[in-house]
Amino acid sequence: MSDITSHKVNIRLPDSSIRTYDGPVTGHSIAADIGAGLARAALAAKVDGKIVDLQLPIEKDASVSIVTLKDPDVLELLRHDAAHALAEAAKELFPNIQVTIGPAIDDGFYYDFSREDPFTPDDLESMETRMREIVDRDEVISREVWEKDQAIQYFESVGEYYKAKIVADLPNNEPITIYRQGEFTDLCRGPHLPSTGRLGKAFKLLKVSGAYWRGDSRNEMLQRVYGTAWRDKKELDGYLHRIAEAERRDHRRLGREMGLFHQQEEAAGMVFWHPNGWQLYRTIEAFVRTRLEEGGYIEVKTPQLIDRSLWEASGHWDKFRENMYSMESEEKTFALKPMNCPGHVQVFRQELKSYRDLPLRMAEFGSCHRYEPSGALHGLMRVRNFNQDDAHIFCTEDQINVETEKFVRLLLRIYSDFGFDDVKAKFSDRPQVRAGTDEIWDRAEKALKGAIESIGLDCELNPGDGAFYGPKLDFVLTDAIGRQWQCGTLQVDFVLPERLNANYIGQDGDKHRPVMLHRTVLGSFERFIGILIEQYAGHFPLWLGPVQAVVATITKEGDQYAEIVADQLSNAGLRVRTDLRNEKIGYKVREHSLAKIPIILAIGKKEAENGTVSLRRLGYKEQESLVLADAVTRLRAEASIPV
RNA sequence: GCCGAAGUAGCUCAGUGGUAGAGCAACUGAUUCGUAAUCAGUAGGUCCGCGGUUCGAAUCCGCGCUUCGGCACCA
Repeated sequence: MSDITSHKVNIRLPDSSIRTYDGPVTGHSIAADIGAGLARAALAAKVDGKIVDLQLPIEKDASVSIVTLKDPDVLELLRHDAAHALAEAAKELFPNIQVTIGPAIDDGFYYDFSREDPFTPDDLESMETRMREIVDRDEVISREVWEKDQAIQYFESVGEYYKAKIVADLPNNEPITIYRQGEFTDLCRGPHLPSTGRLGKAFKLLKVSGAYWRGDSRNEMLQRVYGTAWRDKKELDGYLHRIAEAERRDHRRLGREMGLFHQQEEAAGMVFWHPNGWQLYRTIEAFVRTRLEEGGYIEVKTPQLIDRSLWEASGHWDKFRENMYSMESEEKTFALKPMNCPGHVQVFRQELKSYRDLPLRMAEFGSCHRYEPSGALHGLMRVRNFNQDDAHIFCTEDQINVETEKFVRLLLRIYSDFGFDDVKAKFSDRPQVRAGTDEIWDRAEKALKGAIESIGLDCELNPGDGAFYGPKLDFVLTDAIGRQWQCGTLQVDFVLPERLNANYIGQDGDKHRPVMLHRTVLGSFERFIGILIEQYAGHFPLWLGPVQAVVATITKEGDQYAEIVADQLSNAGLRVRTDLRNEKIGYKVREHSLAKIPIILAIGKKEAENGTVSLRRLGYKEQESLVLADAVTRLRAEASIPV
């Protein structure tokens, strides 16, 4: 054992000053040296960027900063400590409970417990109360390093078999760190706060759910308690407000209120589109169709129900049979298509193709069925029957780069038109098990990467996550309240053209295999519409609004003129309704505002006499008086699909 | 699929073994009114489904379905 105490330790502080200590020094001592105030505020030390316990000796030269509540990184520490306080509370309240793991997560923490009886809402409340008591007790949190065998023995002796298992599965050379607070002893990597009092009280337990031990559905189910923790009450309230905001935007609620769609148990996971919702759907489809036409795509339509033999040839029967709907007829087995690609290859194969036909971009708004597990269904976001804005680009390897670039530009433009400007790409390269030679993979990966680079898109790497048939790019957009949605994708496929025998005649007169690029922008119409509803909280931009304007009369004297106004707007291509009911204008305004109609045109005696309209926009109180012809010109421009 | 919770009028919800309720929406009538609720009246129920316990079930028990929150899954 070396004598570390004889070494001088140089500590560089954030202001670049250097303090030299004779031997190891703790973050706590450094803070105390700097000032009593900092020592009181100190929660942890950041040593070369890594957060460690305040009491942990720093044994060699390092850059050190003292972590206080001001440091945003402290949140993870607080949340992890909150998880420990929860575990301590649970152990005190429920003697037979076993603790497992309890990490910090985005916005909070959870802890997985093993216990016979399910937690009740009352249990949640009593655990939270006990956590607050533990904070008041201000128990010192201390760290120890144990031998592996000692730790296993200890946890088995106290009936913590999950913990013992976790320790047993740790690598032999790894030090086993044990944290104690009060009576609670836990295996934990740390770091932690100096004492439970430092956690503060800006936390809240939120919900209980099931979770598989080690995330594997073959294992037993544990009970997971979720909570949130913040630096102060204001941050906590802000978070709770954000949750409420997300709820307010819930597409299932808005979908019902706005008369867009409904779902019912006889068709679980499927959508009944109502007139307003279907109008929205058609607008989106028409818009995407114009973009595809501009992008040089051709559109096709292929069968829903296809004989099993084709699915066997494509490989789907083998891999996804469990998730395909199939039926017997004419003593054959048919399956509803889960994807459009095999159908597209059939269209491609119909006439002998030349290299001059490539790239051939074949699009279909295809209706697909997939059996999704019942627990996965969620409004429009996860359904069993969905429609993709699907296309397959048949091209040569050399064309992958340029086609990728074209596609990404098309995708970014479409997203931007829908109001999504924050887009990230995720690049997944070759998986362990794959088809195709390394040379082909090299070229394909290079082509995809090159395209992303030339566009300058923010790109994250997902190593080894590509499909077995080729590398892929996934596109993630961020919505108005910061949530991320993976929508678009582009996948390079070397396998399907082979399996389904697609080929073209090259310049050399020989047959060659095309590469297929599978690509979608929206992903599924259903899901994308769900995202749009939540993005806009139902307040769609004018071009998307199912009903764009309502012409509402103030008295009967306006009826005739209101019809003229509505006709003119309708002739200009707007989706417009009249409201001639015998109701007060205030009542009509309220009703159409709640229905989220973007434009209300009020028509009274004055407007009828002057040939004007009084225009009111959703979300605004002000009105604007316009000459009818001007209103028509202006609204026509605003209401048409983006060009 | 798994764990937990829920399912009562179109919607939000009350109703713990004894005649199924409220508010809003709907419908009818009156009111002709200037930008987020005019007044009055009427109608509306397989209390998720099936079975059981009971003199009697929305209510208690069992099975199933769907939904919700997670977990697992997502070609």
